[in-house]
Amino acid sequence: MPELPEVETVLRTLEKRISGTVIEDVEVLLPKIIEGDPDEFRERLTGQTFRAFHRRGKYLFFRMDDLWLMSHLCMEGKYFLQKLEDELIKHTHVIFTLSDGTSMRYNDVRRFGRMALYPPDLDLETFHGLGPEPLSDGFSEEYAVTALKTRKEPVKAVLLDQRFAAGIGNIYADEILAAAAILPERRAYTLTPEETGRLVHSAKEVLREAVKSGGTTIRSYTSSLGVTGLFQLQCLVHGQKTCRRCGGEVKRIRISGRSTYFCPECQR
DNA sequence: ACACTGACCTGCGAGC
DNA sequence: TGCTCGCAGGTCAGTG
Repeated sequence: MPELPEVETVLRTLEKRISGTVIEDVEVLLPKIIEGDPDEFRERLTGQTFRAFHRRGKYLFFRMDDLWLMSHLCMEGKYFLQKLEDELIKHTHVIFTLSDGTSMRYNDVRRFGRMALYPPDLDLETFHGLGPEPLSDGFSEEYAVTALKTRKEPVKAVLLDQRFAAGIGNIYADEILAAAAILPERRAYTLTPEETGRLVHSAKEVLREAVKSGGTTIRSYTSSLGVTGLFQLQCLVHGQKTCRRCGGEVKRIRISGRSTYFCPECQR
């Protein structure tokens, strides 16, 4: 669920709320969330201060005194800032006790999320083979033309590939293709340079707008920290019955195992 | 080397 | 009413 705009929203909210606080204790209730030894995770984090906040693709990075704390929310990971005495919400898996007397709690219904520690010299640029940030200059028309040339898969599958661009997920892939008026099933290498240009331009536009709206909240999920995104209100096709642009019927198919919405009238 | 599939998980809603 | 089943989707290991 959380894609680039949602992760960005979580990051900015956490930065405002916990920057400068010290981790006084860590409780790991579900060890599988932690990569590596949970006891070591706890020991190394205790006493560390939240110094800086970064996002790379869908990964959150917290810069501590002498290490990085990485957190990936996967599908439904959320952070709640609660009072120490607040009752534990179901599916709370990691609890950080903070120096300001609150606790930051990681909650994840489907238990897909991950956390890990990295040394301070970790290179976020090359982390995990991630591609360029779609909102950065590195994600250019020139880059995309070269990258798409060799890809035989449907263009939507390439958009979902984090090595092509970091942070695009299922919802925004559909929205970007709708905005660019390109069919999701089109084989990537068949896109003309003009179409690729539209794709890059639309990706930036859609993601920028989504970040501005605080991301997307779909179905009954409320996002973390009481922040509710509004982007779903302006989706062109994803989750829609009719195309927001032409009013025609939105089609739903499956690409790389994912539900894919598109408008056969607007997209070619 | 690349592309695709299933597993990981739980909750929810549709259908019977 | 209560059961089963399919679906939601980010990532990664495994397969072809």
